[in-house]
Amino acid sequence: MSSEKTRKKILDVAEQMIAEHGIGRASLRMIVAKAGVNLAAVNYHFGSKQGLILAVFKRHIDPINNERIRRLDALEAEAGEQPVPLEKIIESFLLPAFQMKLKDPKQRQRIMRLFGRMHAESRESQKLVFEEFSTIFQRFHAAFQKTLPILTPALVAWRMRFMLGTMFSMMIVPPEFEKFKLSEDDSPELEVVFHQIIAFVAAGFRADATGLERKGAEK
Amino acid sequence: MSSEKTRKKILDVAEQMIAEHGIGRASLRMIVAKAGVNLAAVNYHFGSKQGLILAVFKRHIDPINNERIRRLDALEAEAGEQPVPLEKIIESFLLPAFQMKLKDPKQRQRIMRLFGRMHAESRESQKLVFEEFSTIFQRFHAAFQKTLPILTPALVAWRMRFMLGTMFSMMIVPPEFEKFKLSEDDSPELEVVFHQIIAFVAAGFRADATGLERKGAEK
DNA sequence: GTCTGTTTCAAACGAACGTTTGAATTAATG
DNA sequence: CATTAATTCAAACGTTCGTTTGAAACAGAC
Repeated sequence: MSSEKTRKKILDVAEQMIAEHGIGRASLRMIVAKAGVNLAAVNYHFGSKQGLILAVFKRHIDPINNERIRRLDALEAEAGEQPVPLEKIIESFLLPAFQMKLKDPKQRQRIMRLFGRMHAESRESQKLVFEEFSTIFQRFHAAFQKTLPILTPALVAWRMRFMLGTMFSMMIVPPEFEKFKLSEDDSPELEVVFHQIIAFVAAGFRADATGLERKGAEK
Repeated sequence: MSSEKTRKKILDVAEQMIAEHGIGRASLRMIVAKAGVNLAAVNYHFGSKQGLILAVFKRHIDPINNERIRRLDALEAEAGEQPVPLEKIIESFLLPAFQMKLKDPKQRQRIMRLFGRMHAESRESQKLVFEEFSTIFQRFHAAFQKTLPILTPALVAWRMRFMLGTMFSMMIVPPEFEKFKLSEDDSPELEVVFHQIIAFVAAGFRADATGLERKGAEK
C-alpha cells in the first residue's frame, strides 16, 4: 500500500514548510513539489489544506500531551497526599514539548517552530491549539493550585498563561534573530533554555501575590 | 490637503484589520473597502502593502519606545549611582506598551494584538520588530545587569526574552479564547494583567541562577 | 487475465491577491 | 482664468492560490 508513503511524505514536508515559512505562506504547490507528489494528492488524502494542517499538528501534539499527563500522574502518585513540588509540575509540562523523541535536532526545532506558528498565526489553528489544550490546562491547573494554595484560582490561571508565553516565545523566534546565543550547537542550547525557563517560571509562580489578590481575585 | 486624510484613514483601518485578521489575511481590498478609499491609494501613498504595514507599525512603536527610554532615563537619574529597582525597570518597559494614550480601550487592545501579530507572523515584520528593538534591548539589558550583577549577561538576555514572551502572550491571544477572565470589562483587566506580569517577571528575574550559570555562562 | 476499487496524474477552474495604468478629478500657483 | 502638480478613480494585469476534474496507472481478489 503506497498510499501511506504518500501521506507521510506530505506530512513531513508540510510540517517543514509550515515551520519555515508559516501557515499562510506555505503553499500546497511548494509542499507537493518538495515532496515529489501530485498536487491533487493533498486534497485526496487530507480533504483540504486545513485538513492537512490539522493532521500535521495532531501528529505531534497528541503524544506530547499524553506524555504530559503521564508524567503528572506519576508525580502525583509518588507524592501521595503531598503536593507535587512546583518545579516538577513545570518540568512535566515543558519537557515533553522540548524533548520530543525526534532523532534529528533540526527537526525538533522545526516542530517547536511549528507549534509557535500554530499558536500565533491563524485563527483556526489557534482555536485548535486552545481546544486541544483545555483538558490539559485544567489538569495542570489543579496541580499548581494544590502546590500553591495561597494563590487564587484566577491567579494560577494567569501564571499558567505566562508560562505558556515564555515557552512559546522560545519556540517562535527564528534562530537568526537571536542576539545572545549561549552556544553554537543547537540541541545543547535547548537543554539550557529548558532549565532556564523552569527556573524563571517557578520563581514567577512563587511571586508574592499580596496586592494582586485584592485586585484580581473577585470571581 | 486631503491627502493626509486618506493616509490616516488607510492607516487606521489597516491597523484594525491586521489586528483582527492578521497580516496575511488582511487584504488591501478589505482595507480600502472599509476605509472608503480607492484601491490604488494604498500603493500611491505607501508604495506597497509592505510599506503600509511598516507605516502602521512605526506609527505606534516609536512613541512607545521613546517613552520606554524616557522612563528609564528618569529612573536612572533619580537613582544616581544606585541601581534602579527591578520592578521599576520592568514597569518602565511594559507600561508604555500597555497604556498607550489611546482614548478607546478597544483600540488599545487592537494595537496590542497588532504588535503580537507583528512579532509572530511574517518573517519581514518579525525582523522589523527585532531591528526596531535592538537599541532598546541593549539599553534595558544594561539596566537589568546593573540591578542584578549576580547574573551573567547571557542570563539577563534570556530572562529579558522570557519577559518579552510573557508580554506578547498577553497580546496575541484573542479575547474569546480567554478561559479565565478576571473581569468582564476590558480596560481594568489590562491594569490587573499589567501588575500580574510585573510581579511574575520580577520574580523570574530574581530566580536563583545557581546551576544555570555553569551550563549557560560560557560565552 | 479480468475485474474492481484505490491511488496518481496533468490540466484546468474560479477566485483572490498586490500591483499598474492612464484618464479624470481636485487643489495649488501665477 | 489658465496652467501645473497632486490626488483619486475605474479598470485591468499578471500571479498565485486551493480546489476540482476525469482519465490513466496501479493494486489486490477472484
